[in-house]
Amino acid sequence: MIKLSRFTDYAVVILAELARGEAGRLRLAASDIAARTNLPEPTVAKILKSLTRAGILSSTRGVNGGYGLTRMAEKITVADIITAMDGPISLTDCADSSPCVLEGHCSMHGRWGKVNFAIRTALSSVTLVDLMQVSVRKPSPFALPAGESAAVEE
Amino acid sequence: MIKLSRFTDYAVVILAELARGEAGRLRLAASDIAARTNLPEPTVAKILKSLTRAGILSSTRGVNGGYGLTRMAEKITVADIITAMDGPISLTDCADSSPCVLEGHCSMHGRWGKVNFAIRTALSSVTLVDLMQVSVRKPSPFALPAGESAAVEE
DNA sequence: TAAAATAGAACTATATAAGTCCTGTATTTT
DNA sequence: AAAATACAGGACTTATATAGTTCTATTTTA
Repeated sequence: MIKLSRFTDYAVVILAELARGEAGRLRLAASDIAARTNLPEPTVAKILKSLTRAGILSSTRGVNGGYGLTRMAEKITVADIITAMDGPISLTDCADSSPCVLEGHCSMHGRWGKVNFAIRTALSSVTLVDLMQVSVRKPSPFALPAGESAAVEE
Repeated sequence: MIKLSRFTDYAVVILAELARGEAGRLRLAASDIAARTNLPEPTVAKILKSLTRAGILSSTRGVNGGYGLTRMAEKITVADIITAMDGPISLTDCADSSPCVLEGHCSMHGRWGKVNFAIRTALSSVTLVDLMQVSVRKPSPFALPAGESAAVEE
């Protein structure tokens, strides 16, 4: 199974929360985001840092600091989010990392190139907005267990 | 990073070996395949069983038994191979498995649907033949370390 | 009937991901 | 200027999934 890390799903939940308020102009502290999403705070903090390093979020320090989107949700693709959280999108370990020791006789190198390209194209065609438009039919009547993805549209 | 299991890459190597001889009519025993691909035999055996269960290979038991492709390499897609080795193609755990306990309020359920569809489409458009056409420029001058993907076109 | 080859399951070890915690740095308010 | 607030980054622990191995049963041909 091709799996993305749980963090990537959390990241979408977090980004969706930030994209909701005032056309993306919302600015929230890590603790607020954790509270709103019901995700554990240390985990949220870690994800926010990754998203900031990748340039999807901007951060401000100090007393009234927090995080906010750097661009509109329409401009944030699934490929952007996955890349931020998990590194380059590639089905194999070495297919895209430059320091490949087996360079020249590693059969993986060329083999998966077309597939990786196809995947990247597919993931670039879906944006954060697309992910947000899907609302859950029945809102959760009770609190989700800790550790579960917990973004339920109310 | 979105990763496929190493087994899936091995599977491609094995299938490529079987697709080479006589327009796919080759029939080889597990031990032969292990020898030709330089992959550990128990691992090869395991992969062959998975591919057989999935219907990509057929097997015959007994003294002159072995494995062979059930259809032409052009008809075997990357999606087929990945599904055979790693189960349904889905970026999340529950998005496609029927027994989802959180059914109804699991936010993942709808969220990744479009993305999964895009991925499956992309993977269905690449066939085993496409993967085989990529040959390595310099053949390996020495044996690859055990555990590395070791299919080098000679 | 003996040898060769696949089928399938159970088990162990290892690598990766997830989660937590600690220390440091920047900014704002009092 | 000092204190409080909030982000930055790294180290560490634990849990889980993957990879790999081994053993037993079944099937087929010589």
